[in-house]
Amino acid sequence: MPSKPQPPVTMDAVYAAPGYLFRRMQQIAVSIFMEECKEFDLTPVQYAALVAIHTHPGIDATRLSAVIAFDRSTLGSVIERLQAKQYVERKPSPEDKRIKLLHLTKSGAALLKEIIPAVERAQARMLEPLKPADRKSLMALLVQLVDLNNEASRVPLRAEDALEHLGKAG
Amino acid sequence: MPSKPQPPVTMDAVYAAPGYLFRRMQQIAVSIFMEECKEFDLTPVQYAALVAIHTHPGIDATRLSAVIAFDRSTLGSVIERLQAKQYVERKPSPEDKRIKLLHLTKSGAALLKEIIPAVERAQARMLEPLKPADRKSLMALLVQLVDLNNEASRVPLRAEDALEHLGKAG
DNA sequence: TCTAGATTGTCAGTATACTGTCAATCTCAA
DNA sequence: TTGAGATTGACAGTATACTGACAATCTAGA
Repeated sequence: MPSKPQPPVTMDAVYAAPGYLFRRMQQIAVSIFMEECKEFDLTPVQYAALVAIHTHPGIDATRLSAVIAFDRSTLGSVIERLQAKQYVERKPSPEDKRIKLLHLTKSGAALLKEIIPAVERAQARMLEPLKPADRKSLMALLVQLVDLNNEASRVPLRAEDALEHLGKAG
Repeated sequence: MPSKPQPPVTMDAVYAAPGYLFRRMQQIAVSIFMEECKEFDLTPVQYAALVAIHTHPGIDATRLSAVIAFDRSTLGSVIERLQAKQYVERKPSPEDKRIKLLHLTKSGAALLKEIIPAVERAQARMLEPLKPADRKSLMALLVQLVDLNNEASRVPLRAEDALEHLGKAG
């Protein structure tokens, strides 16, 4: 067991790297979400999209991508799948022929209501191993970090902007 | 501004959900990594794989997946790409015809040395917006949470086990 | 020894993610 | 009004991720 200063490249350095930990935690989070929600056949991304469409009926795909900070290209196929499952409808906009407006179907709205307890169980389980005070600290730090790093991601969150163009905020 | 208790489904609930924050942070982390390392044409996953192969020369793909906690199926294509870039070699094991042993090439080892400063810049940038004390708190909580949730992921980290079978820890 | 069960690498299928490109469409300024 | 530039949705290409299946191979027990 050599005890001299670590050579420049070690697994310990990887295990302690923020990027590695964020990746691991994301994988764990998805795994827990899928487990709790397996009876609903809905992914975390699809859930977020459903909530956003529910909150902003008539939103278009580009603005939806800004509201949930997901890539626009990716979102296209997400919406397709939600459409295939009959949770979402797309109607051409009468005002702008490029745009397709998104609405929840009855079935989509019903699903959203039903799935909430499972989603909340999943979110709770992700933090469960920590002490309650630590959960709060972690979430506070993470909210801060994600917010301050917003511009570093390709698709920054633009919730406000997106809302304004829908005529809901002003 | 309504101040009554939030209706059951809101974007605010999504924005504050651990799963959503972990996803956003992971996307930001990848984005920063790719930006700092763009001259090397290496992804975060490929980097972790290179480090693990460097640390455990002669490891096979299944054990590699345990050492970095990545899915075995996914790892196959990651290794293929590293092989195509001439950073990694695969040789059949003389003892077990199912197994292919992994080694860094000279070019792979050289790349690993060169890329370290960029990787460290990336890791630092991810946490930069936080105060130094907060960075430490966040990392400490995250290390804890990932460790305690280890079994919740499909591919739990099994660094020790994997090492033993390579005859490096006995 | 012979076979049931485990392991390894691979593959097919699905679902994010991101980059870059494109045609259709819209906007706005000259 | 017309044309440059922006926007929208779609697509191709690459790279994780995970599930489930499979043949080849290895291991152990009967």
